[in-house]
Amino acid sequence: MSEVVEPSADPIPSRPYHHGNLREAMVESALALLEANGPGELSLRRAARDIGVSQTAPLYHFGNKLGLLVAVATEGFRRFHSFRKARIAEAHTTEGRLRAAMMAYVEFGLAHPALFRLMTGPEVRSKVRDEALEAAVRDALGLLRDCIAEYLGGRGLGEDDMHRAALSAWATSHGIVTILLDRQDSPLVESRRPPQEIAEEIIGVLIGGLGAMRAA
Amino acid sequence: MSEVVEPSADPIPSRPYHHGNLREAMVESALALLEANGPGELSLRRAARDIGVSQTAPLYHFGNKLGLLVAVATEGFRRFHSFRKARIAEAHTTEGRLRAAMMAYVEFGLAHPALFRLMTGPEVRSKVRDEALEAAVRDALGLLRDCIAEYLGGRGLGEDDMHRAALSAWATSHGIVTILLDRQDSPLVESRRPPQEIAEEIIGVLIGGLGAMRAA
DNA sequence: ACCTGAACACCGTTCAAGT
DNA sequence: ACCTGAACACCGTTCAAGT
Repeated sequence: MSEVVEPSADPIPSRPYHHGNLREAMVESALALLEANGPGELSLRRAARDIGVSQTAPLYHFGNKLGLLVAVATEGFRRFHSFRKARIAEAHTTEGRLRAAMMAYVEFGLAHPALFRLMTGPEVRSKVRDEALEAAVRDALGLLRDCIAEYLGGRGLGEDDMHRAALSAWATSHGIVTILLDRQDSPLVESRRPPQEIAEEIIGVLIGGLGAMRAA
Repeated sequence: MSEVVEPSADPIPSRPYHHGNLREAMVESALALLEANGPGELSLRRAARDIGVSQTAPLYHFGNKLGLLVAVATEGFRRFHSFRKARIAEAHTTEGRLRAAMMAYVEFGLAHPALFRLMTGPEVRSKVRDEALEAAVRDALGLLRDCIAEYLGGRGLGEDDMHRAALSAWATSHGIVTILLDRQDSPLVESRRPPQEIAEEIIGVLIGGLGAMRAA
């Protein structure tokens, strides 16, 4: 009807046939959906609709829904990596840096629940192996490994002990966030206390355990 | 057509109008779907189809899909409770019982991934408060609390310390299972080692941390 | 190379109707 | 009280067709 106005140099082209950078736009759109509502609100069709593109356009770029989820999770790990790096840089002792690395994990999860669950949940990483995603994960996890190595360094501990320690630290932080996020807390957590405080305490127990390793 | 054969005492009534105990049958059906395929394969329609009932029949009993999930999760926690109880009973020292309580959590998760994720994931417990479900959770978690209390008992530790310790133990076991399940292990876990062994080690680190609390 | 539109098989849920 | 059947609005994905 009134769609006749289509000069060659449209300042704000309302809907050109080719989007240009649909891939990145979709990741942004998906990220926005995750932040706004929970996951489950994230659908290919919805994300496509929100950026004014056809329902099937994304399939060209991502193949299927899982492809989009992989891209979103990868972006998530990159953001987390930056965040964790910054947090670690603020600390001034080896123990402080280890605590910062662990707390960054907790805080990122609490701040971005849906994205965090997508990143660490079974929907993505247990279903596909994507090189860019794995690299992003390695980077983010590497920061923790470094902090552990620094904390336990020069005590004559072998590679195996480092592994064990890093995995313990990761499992601990992962356990804390997911429990706090899923409100599985009901019986055990006194919920009027701030979650960060609870997390700090649990991390304290773990550090105690690492200290015991140190001495052994 | 050939459905004229309907005497009063039908030995195997192929499809009577009223199922009788549709509620329990649906929970069974859902449980079977979770064990067979992952979650995501679990749909109201599918579970209903599998027991030869109309697609909308379950809604009368569960209200909506979440209602079914709640029922399934509750049953899951009851089974886990029995399993954990039995595992604890096999141990003969206070530390052994604590380890058993934690390992039971890990082993249950590894044995029933989809059910475990339903029980502990965000789909159910963060969306609804059901009394039967909460009671089942309390029972299962109570076993861990008892083991912790026994392990740290008589050392002059207060309620707060017990809380902290129980939460630490829970977070640790929860972190281990989810990491093992989601194969987030890639960079950190040497995957040729049996997961139980890895879990035992991490639990060892935690126990070390609890030991430090004990002394403090 | 990139995107649209119609179509298919699946959902969860509602609602009137059957037993 | 318990269950069916048709209908609605949503999915993901395929496939032929458009630019």
